[in-house]
Amino acid sequence: MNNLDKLKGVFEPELLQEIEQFGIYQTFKEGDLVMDYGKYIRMMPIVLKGTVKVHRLDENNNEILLYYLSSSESCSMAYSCCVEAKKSEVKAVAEDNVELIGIPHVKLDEWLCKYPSWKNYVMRSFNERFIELLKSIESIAFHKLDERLIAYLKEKQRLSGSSVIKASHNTIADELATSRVVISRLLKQLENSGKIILYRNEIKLLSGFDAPFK
Amino acid sequence: MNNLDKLKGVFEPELLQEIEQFGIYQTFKEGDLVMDYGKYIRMMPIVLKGTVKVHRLDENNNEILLYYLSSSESCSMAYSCCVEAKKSEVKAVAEDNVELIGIPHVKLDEWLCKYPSWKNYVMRSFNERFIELLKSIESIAFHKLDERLIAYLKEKQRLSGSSVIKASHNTIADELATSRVVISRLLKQLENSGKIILYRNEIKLLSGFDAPFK
DNA sequence: CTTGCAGTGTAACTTATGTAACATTAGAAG
DNA sequence: CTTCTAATGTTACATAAGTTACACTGCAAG
Repeated sequence: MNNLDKLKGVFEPELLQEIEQFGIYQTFKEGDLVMDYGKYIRMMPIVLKGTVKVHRLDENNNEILLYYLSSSESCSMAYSCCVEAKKSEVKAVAEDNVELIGIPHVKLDEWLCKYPSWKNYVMRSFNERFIELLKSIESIAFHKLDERLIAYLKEKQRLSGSSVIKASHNTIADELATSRVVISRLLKQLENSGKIILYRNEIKLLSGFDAPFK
Repeated sequence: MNNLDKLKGVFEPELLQEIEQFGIYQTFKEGDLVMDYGKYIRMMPIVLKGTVKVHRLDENNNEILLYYLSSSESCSMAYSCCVEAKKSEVKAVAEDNVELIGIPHVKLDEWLCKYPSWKNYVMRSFNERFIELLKSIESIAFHKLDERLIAYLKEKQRLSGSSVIKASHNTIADELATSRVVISRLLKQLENSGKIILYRNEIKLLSGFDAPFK
């Protein structure tokens, strides 16, 4: 369980020990379902390794990406669900090989008073998730699809650490809540303007990708 | 301070007493600024009377409505800002005459361990705000403007308890992040289909307003 | 090899929404 | 009353995005 070391800077030693003792270590493979709609949440996940995609579906199963969780981040929506014994409003899927540690809901409360570092972590998580949701709203409400697509590619680049993004046009379309044809069209425009190169299931971001839009 | 009675069912008596003792009672008139961008938040507001509109602006000062806070509700984003000493990411404006009680940030922490009802209230608030933000995202991402406009009018109706909505087309356009002409167009369509009647600064929802769309 | 399919390219068209420009009207202020 | 301004109505047009349809291609399974 050496990935717990990543939390060393975040929590005090006694709390780390409790996390190791009571936390439930889990691994997921790419595509595995980490949380699903309508399920009761019994523990709050802290991601140790890999990336978890958190998204939302509407009535017609159209999805939209909310945000990604990466190392040492956690989903506060799960937290408030736990405490309130509510069903999940979001769906979470492993983007790659994911390791996480699940904190049982009985401990969430207990630690809140016992460990200041835990309370701070929880509050920071709440704040980060709020900001991510606000960014998401801002993006959808104020930005055109071409800008959103560029932001999406940059985020993928940041998370994977690679300039080669592995994704089909279809997947991207789903995550941005639009259709495949539209994404293909916009990607082709980006390729024609020399910012990316398209391959099958892969998009290579070129050096000029960070250049100002338009 | 008799509006505190509204919180009787929510908090235990000892906590109510502390709220009365340490809370800072404030009133706002229609249009008054309750929270602003970039300001440090020093207390968490609990709305006692009236409605507070919480919204967000982009770089170009285009606003978009996030949600409304009404009686006994509170803005959890303020909470996490307080605890983390972060600047506000949202703007809040009084919709009408508003009374609220501000809980100083030193008490937020203290009560979390001391009063279970406080912890539950805070967690419930977090959850409610998350759900509101998710609804907002869903609305913008998956629904056309006509549906969003109808939902907006219904929400206004629910909050005010009246079928006569007082708002200019311009205001509505701002809150839905679109332009006045578009709103006028859609409202006129609704009027032509017999669902509403338009007056100056007023919109009257008719009985058939709840009928299925289209 | 050949078969099949997911992934992609692309054209043609529809529709929702944004934008600019201008006329009209209601009500407030003087 | 007149004057001014915000609010509204309306037209005409531009553009982003959604939709349908179909062709083509790389690749994996048999």
